[in-house]
Amino acid sequence: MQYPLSSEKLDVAFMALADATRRSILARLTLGDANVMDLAAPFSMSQPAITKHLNVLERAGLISRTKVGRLRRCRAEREAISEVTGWLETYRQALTANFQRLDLLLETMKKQEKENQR
Amino acid sequence: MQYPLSSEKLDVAFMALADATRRSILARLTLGDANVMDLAAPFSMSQPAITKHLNVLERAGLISRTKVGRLRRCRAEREAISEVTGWLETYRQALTANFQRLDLLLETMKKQEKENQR
DNA sequence: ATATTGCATAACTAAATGGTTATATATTGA
DNA sequence: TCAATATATAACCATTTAGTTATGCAATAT
Repeated sequence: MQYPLSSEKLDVAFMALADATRRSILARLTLGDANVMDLAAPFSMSQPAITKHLNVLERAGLISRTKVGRLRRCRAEREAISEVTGWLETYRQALTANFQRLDLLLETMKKQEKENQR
Repeated sequence: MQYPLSSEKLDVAFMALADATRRSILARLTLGDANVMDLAAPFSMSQPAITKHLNVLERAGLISRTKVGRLRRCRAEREAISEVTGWLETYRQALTANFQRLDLLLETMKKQEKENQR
């Protein structure tokens, strides 16, 4: 997990994830490798369109492709997906920590108020 | 955590995250609420540009805004960020599970090979 | 009462995105 | 050898994005 993820990498990764077709392709690939035609089959979309989506996913590092004869085998890149997840996770944790601090603060304030009322 | 996150929600959430300025704003907000001018300060960008970014973040549900006098207080939405993180996490887990199965398969195949050599 | 501050909105622009069809290329099958 | 298959590339188009400047408007300060 070579942190930190560069800003440019995050740009392209999140952009790649911001499309339902690409997320669906990625979901399919979590089940196992597939070639382009396999991936295109579920969609009512031209083959070049799918190739474009695969280009986007590959540029984002979320998938890799290797030529096997006239096929091109696509594979989800576990490590890249873990990295993006990790990045988001740190944000979630920061917010949660902040939220808990705030909770604590409110608690303290309430107690203080009671003190003052006595 | 009201799963599942709709496809449209994921579209706008990931799109919102696919921009360094917006991620930076979000990072700032993990430290605590801020108004628009505070958020705009670090950037060499016009105020309307920041307002647009905030609109994108709000449409994605990643922040909320409330009017306080002539200020507008912005807050990171912990729950929404958790949801997106959770969504990605399921992918990561699916891939990891698959990866481990593959590992096991390779192991089995190696053993089988040795059997056959005897 | 008037000026200033903190925003939002409108109108515009350049570039990027997501799709199309037509075509090229390499590999495999008959 | 020739046809079919799997995929990529090119050229094009409509829409969206990310920025700009100019302006409007409500809340606060003087």
